[in-house]
Amino acid sequence: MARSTGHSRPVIKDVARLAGVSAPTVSRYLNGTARIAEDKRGRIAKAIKQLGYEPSVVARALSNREMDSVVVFAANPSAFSTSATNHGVEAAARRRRFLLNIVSLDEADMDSVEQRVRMGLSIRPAGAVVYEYDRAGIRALDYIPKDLPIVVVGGSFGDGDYQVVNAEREGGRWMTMHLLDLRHETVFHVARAAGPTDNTRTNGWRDALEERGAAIHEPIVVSSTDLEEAVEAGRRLGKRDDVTAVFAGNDETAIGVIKGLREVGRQVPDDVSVVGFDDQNFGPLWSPALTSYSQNFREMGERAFRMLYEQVKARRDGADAPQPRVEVVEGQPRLRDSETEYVPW
Amino acid sequence: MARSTGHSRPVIKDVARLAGVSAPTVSRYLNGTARIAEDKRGRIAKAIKQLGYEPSVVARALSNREMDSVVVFAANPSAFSTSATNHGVEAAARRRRFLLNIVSLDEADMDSVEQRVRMGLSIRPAGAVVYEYDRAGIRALDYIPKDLPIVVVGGSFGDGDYQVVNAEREGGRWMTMHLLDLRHETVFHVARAAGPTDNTRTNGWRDALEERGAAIHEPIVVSSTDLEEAVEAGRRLGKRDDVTAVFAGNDETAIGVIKGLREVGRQVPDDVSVVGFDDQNFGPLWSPALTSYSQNFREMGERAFRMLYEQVKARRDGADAPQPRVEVVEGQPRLRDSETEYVPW
DNA sequence: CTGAAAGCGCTTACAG
DNA sequence: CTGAAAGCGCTTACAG
Repeated sequence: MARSTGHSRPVIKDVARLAGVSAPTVSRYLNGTARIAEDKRGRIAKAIKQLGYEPSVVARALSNREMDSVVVFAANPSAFSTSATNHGVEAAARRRRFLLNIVSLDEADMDSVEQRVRMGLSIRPAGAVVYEYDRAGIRALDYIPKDLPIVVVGGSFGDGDYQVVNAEREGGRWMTMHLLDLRHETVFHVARAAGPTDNTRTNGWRDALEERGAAIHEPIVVSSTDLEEAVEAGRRLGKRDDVTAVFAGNDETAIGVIKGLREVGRQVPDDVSVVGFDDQNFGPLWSPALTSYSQNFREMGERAFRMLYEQVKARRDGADAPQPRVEVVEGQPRLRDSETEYVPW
Repeated sequence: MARSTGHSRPVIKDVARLAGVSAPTVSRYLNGTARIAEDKRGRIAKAIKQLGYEPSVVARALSNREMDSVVVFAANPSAFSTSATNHGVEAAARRRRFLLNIVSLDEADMDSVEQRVRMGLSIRPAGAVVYEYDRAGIRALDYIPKDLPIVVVGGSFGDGDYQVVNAEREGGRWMTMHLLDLRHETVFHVARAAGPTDNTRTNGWRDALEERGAAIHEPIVVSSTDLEEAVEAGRRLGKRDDVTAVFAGNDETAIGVIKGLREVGRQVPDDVSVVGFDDQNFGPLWSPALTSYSQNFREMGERAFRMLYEQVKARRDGADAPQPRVEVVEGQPRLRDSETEYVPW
C-alpha cells in the first residue's frame, strides 16, 4: 500500500521547524487555543504561507475523536427537495469549514438502513442531519446514538428535539383557505402518499375545511412516481359536478389532475380551480399558469446546519446544550391563473 | 475538548485482547492482508461480533494517507442532473464501502473554486469526480493534483483522461434528424447557454443540419434560469412562417417555446413541431405530451465511480493505471405527441 | 502465520 | 507563553 506520494505535502512539523517553534505551538496558533507571542505568530503565519501548509483534517479528527463534518441521511436523493436542502446544508457547513457527507436511504430497502447509518457514522462526524420525510428517515433515527448532535428536517413536530420543518401543514391550510375564500363550497384533495408525520399538506387541507365547516371528501391518494394516477384522479373528479376546486398535493399531481379534468371536458380554471404545491419551475409556464405554494428548501438546509452547529459548538466548549426547539420555515403562496372565484349558476 | 464519550466504542485492541491475538493480526484479518490461522480467524470473528466492533475509518485513513472516500465537485447542486448523478456515484461507492463527500461549486463565484477544491481534498479522498458541465467544473480541474485519481463527468471529449459523458451531442443530432425525417425543411433551435464544451446538444443539432444540407439559422440562446426568455423565443419564432420545427435545448425551454408559439397563434404540433430534451417527468403530462430525449444520469454516476475505483485499486495494488478512456452513456428518445410530419400546403 | 515497534499528523494534559 | 511527551486507532515493515 506504500504509495509513492511524490513530494508529500507539508505537515505541521515542517511549519514548526521553519518558524523555529514546536509543533504544539503551531497547533495552538491554528486553533486559537492559547495565546502566542507576537513574533512567533508572525513567523508561523509566514511559514504556513510559504509552505502552502494545510492541516490534515484526518489527523485532527483522530485526535479529536470527531471530524469537522456533517452527514446527511436522506431518502429520495434526486428529488428536488432533497437536493435543494442538501445545498443549503452544504453552504452553511462550508462557512464553518465543515465537510458534508451524503448517505442515501432507500425506502424500498429498509433492511439496509442500519448499515447505511453505521457507514455514515464511521467517519465520526460531529453531527447528523436526517431528512424525515419518509419511513426510512424515521428508521434511521433509531440507529443514531443519542449522544450525537442531530437535527431532524421535516417530519412531525416533536420527532426530534432539534428540528426544522417546512410549513407543510400551514401551506396546505393556506391553499385550501384561499380556495374557500374564492367561495368554493368545499375543496377536493388529491394527495401524494405521505409519510407517517402529521405536518402534512393533507392535514392542512383538512384543518381548513374543518375550520370553515366545509364538507370533507376523502382525499384520493396517488403514487408519487406514476403520474398517470393523477390523471385518472382528474377524470374521476371531473365526472362529479360537485367538484369545483381541487387542492393537489404537488405540482406534478396538479398537472395530472388538470389533464384528466380536460379529458372529461372540464376547463381549468373556468369549471374547476386547481392549485398545486412546491412551485416547480414549470408551473408558471403551464397553461394556465399554475398557482402553487413555494417552499424554501435551501433555507431549511441552512437552518438545519446552523442548529446542528450550535449543539456541536456547545459540546466542544463544554457548555450546556442549547434549548431544543422546532423551527418552522415558511413558504410563500404564488398566485397565478389556475384558480378562480366560484360562480354558481 | 475532552468529551465525555460515555462508554467509548471498542477499538481494535479490545478485539485483539478478547480474541487472544495482537492488534496487527486483527488488522490483517480485517483487510485480508495476510493469511491467518483458522482458529484465530474464528476467535477474531466472534470477538468482533460480540463487541460490535467497527474499525475507525479515520485512523485507517491517517495510516493509509488516504480515505476510502470520493469527493464530487459540482456546480448546480440542486439541478436534477446533478443530484441524479450524485445518487449514482453514491450507490456505486457504497458497494465498495466508500463514503461520498459533496462540494458544490458556484458559477457565480469563480474565485472560491480553488478554496472549495482544497477543502474537498483536505480529507484526502481516494479520488475525485468532477462534473464538468460548466466553467466552474473546468476550473476545479486546475486545482486537483495530477496524481489524484479523477473522473470527469460531462464536458468535452478529451477534457479528462478518464471521462464519462452523456450522449449530449448524439442526442441533439438524433432529435434533429428525427424532425428532418419528418420532412421539415430545417429545424430551428432554442438553446440554453451552454458550457464551453463541444459535446453539446447544439453541436448535435448543427451536425444533423450539415449532414442533410439543411439551412442553419443561428440558435436563439436563452437563459436557463429565466424561462420567460424561452416564451419570448417562441413568440419570435412563431411570427416567421418558415418555422415549422423547433429543437429546444431542454424540456423547460420546450414548454416555454410552445407557450410563446401559442400566444402568437401557432398550434403545436399542427403548425410547428417542438421537441425537448431531458425527458423530465412532467413531459408526458403536457398537452401535447412532449417528445424528448431521456438521459441516464444515475448510470453516469455509477460508471463514474467504477471508473474511479479502477484507478484507485490499481494504485493501491501498485499495478499500472488502467487505460484512459471516455465512456459515452447513451440516452433514449421518447417519442410522444409534440411533433408531426411536415405537410406543405 | 504472528508479534513488538514505529509511524501516520495532529492535539492536549503536564510542567515550567 | 511554550516545549517534551503521550495518545488518538489504525497499518506496515521487520523479525522470527
